[in-house]
Amino acid sequence: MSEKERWQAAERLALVLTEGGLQRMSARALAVFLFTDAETVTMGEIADRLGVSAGSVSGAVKTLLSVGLIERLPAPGSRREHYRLRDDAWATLFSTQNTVVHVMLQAAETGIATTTSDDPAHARLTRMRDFYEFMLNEIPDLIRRWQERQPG
Amino acid sequence: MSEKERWQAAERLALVLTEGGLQRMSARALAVFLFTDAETVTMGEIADRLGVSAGSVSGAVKTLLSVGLIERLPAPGSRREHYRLRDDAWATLFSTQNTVVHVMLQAAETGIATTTSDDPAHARLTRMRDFYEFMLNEIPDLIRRWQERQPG
DNA sequence: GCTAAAATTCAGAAATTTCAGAAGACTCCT
DNA sequence: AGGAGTCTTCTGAAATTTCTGAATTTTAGC
Repeated sequence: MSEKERWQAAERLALVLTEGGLQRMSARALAVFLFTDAETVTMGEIADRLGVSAGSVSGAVKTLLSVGLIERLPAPGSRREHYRLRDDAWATLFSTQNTVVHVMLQAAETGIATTTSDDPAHARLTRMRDFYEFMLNEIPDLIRRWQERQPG
Repeated sequence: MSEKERWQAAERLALVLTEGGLQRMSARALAVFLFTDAETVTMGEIADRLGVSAGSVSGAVKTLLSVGLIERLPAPGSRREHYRLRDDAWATLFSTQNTVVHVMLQAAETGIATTTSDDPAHARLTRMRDFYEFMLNEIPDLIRRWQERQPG
């Protein structure tokens, strides 16, 4: 019964992750990595757990690997590849979500270049640039403070 | 010519905002609010600028109002409603994007409740919870520091 | 090398999202 | 009150996204 609750919680998390920008299948796969009671998982296990095709899992795992949320383990002589959640997954996820900050900053600067100082848009864009500039400076510091606090 | 560049920049920003979670039409409307050379805009002006229907603009403006990115101005005896970007729009946008943090924290706590301490998932979920707990504490402080730095 | 299991790729189907248009409601002015 | 103009809501259609299933490639063991 607790087993059922566990996977319900996993699916709920997947929904949140989806709203946070991840693709649906990637989000569900990530939830499996988080909630599984094994140390590592294989693609086949993910497919079974989610009841989806091998093709879908392949794409999802590829994405999760590319953004650094999971890692492929040195294969211990097995035919299947084993994967697991990376220890720094959440800091990574948080950072990549804030890639948006960087692009927003650039967008503001581009806009500023197309306006003159007597244009109301100039003031608005400057205000926007200042905000994201501030955040871009502060966020790495925030993550560093988190990592320092960690035991490892 | 610079006028053309201005709106190209606006449309590019709209794409970024879309990836950041805003609906497409809301994002494009927000870009108009940011890049217009007028102090305020009306729904009709947005529709003209974007070449979209009044219905679409209505929905977009409603959304932007509800999340606090724009504000309706006290109508100065005009038939049309006037709107403008709020001064604290970016801090607001940043904060609401981090509503995700709060939900992630809750998801982690729910998951922890479904596992026992000898389960690998327990350790993973605890790590996740600690991270988002940390962020939830730090982010308001971050925004406060920004606001203090502002002249107004 | 050969075989079988696993992983990848891709085209098409399915589902979701998004938008325009029309009809109705509301507001301001006369 | 009447009327013109503006805003809102709703529904069907279009476009985009997402997933599957099958064919292909890769890998490990024999």
